[in-house]
Amino acid sequence: MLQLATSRPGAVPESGRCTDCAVRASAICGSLDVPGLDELSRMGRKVHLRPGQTLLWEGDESVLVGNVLEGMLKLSTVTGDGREQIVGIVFPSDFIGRPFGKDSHHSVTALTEARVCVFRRGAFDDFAGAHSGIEAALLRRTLDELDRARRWMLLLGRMSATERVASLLLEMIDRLGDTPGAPISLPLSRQQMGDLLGLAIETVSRTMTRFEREGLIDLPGGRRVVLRDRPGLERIAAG
Amino acid sequence: MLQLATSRPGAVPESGRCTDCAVRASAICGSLDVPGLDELSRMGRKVHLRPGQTLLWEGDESVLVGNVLEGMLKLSTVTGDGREQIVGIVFPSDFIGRPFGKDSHHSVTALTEARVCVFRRGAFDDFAGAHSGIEAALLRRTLDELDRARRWMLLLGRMSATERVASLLLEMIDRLGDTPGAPISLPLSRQQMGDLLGLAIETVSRTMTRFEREGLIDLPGGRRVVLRDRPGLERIAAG
DNA sequence: CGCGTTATTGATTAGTCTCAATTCAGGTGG
DNA sequence: CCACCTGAATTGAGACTAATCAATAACGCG
Repeated sequence: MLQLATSRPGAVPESGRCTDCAVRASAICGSLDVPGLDELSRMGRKVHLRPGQTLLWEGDESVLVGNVLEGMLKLSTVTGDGREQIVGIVFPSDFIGRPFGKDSHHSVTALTEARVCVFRRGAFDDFAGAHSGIEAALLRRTLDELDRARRWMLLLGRMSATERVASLLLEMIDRLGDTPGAPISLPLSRQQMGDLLGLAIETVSRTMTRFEREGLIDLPGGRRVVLRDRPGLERIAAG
Repeated sequence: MLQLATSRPGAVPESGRCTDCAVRASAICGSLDVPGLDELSRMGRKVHLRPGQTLLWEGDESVLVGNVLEGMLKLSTVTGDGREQIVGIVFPSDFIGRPFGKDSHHSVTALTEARVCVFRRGAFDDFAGAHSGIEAALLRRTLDELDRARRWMLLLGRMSATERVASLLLEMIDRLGDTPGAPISLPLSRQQMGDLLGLAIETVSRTMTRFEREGLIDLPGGRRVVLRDRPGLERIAAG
């Protein structure tokens, strides 16, 4: 339930310039011209995170925002007595942090090795105010995020354990799977899958092995999953 | 589970001008100067909804967006077999609809008598593109909505029925209660409370009467609730 | 190869849902 | 104004899902 590695990430001031950034085209920076990009470039720094490291803490003042360059991170909240809910997973080119707000409502923690391009929130807020393209891009991204969150609310509020696990598998396979039929490596432990689905770890495990027995998936071990019967999973996930 | 009244709302072209709109200061229109407001004014029309009437349907093409002028509406999604989840409640000055998107991911249905100022989505998108103040205001609003949705995900994924009902009561009392200690009238049926909390109607009902027995609230009948022991409810809601 | 962690499997329990029967409230028509 | 009617809310009994507790097995790493 608690984080494993909770040390503060080290700031690694890389020399990379925004103009040759891998996610430039798809991140919100894509809306900027070269001078704007240079200005932003001087404001940001790159941070490297190891799996389990937390970049932002729930309840802390919102000091940082940024873009994911590489890797995957989870956004999570915790109840008073320590039950955790993952409220989002972010991928390269996704935006993280809470601009225009006093404090951050969820923690941001690396699931894999990750690189993030971060800015001080205040400076970013000012920059965004002066470059309406950034605000426009961020608005579109936030609207998509909100749609995703609300879809997940249906899963959490109304779906059975079976339906939830099937939905997650499909989502992960779609977001991670390059080659159809090839095994994909889940970046999530069973515990994290539970925290995402609102289920106990044992329920996730049981459901996965049941799916394997029923020929829907293969579990060759080591967090790998092979999709065997997509229509079957889709039928289950549909409710 | 299904809507009662599902007829299309009538478009009531009121003569009211944006400049003396009740929600102008708090809605996203607040960011506009008088010429901008006039332009927007010509694009919009006012729609009146009765309780149960649906303005936008899940899955439909996103044709309308708008601002709530009066009343309360629910945003909801449904599983394949008809289980419903309410993913949001909107109040006066809140924005509804999905700008910059092909289709709407949830239905918008009036809970009370309501008045909404609506725009064709395409026209609004163009207008927003030309007036960055609108996009900025909408961004802030959407970020707040996203925070709210994620907080609700914790409730749906990790909280017990008791904790969920206590949380809802506190939220409703805070959002609706003018005079502390006075009874507030919930605009939600027990079924709708269930759809919001991811619970069966009977569970909501049982939990409410238990709270009454324990002296936390009074239920004078007719969807009215009186808060008797806020700290007690808060202790329960905290988890 | 052994240790610590993570995952699986099993037995039991608790919490919530479902089904069913009243009761209650609000609106209608006599 | 009151009796009736209808949908909503409450209450009860039982079934079932998923959580919890506990033990074992598999994995990853030094």
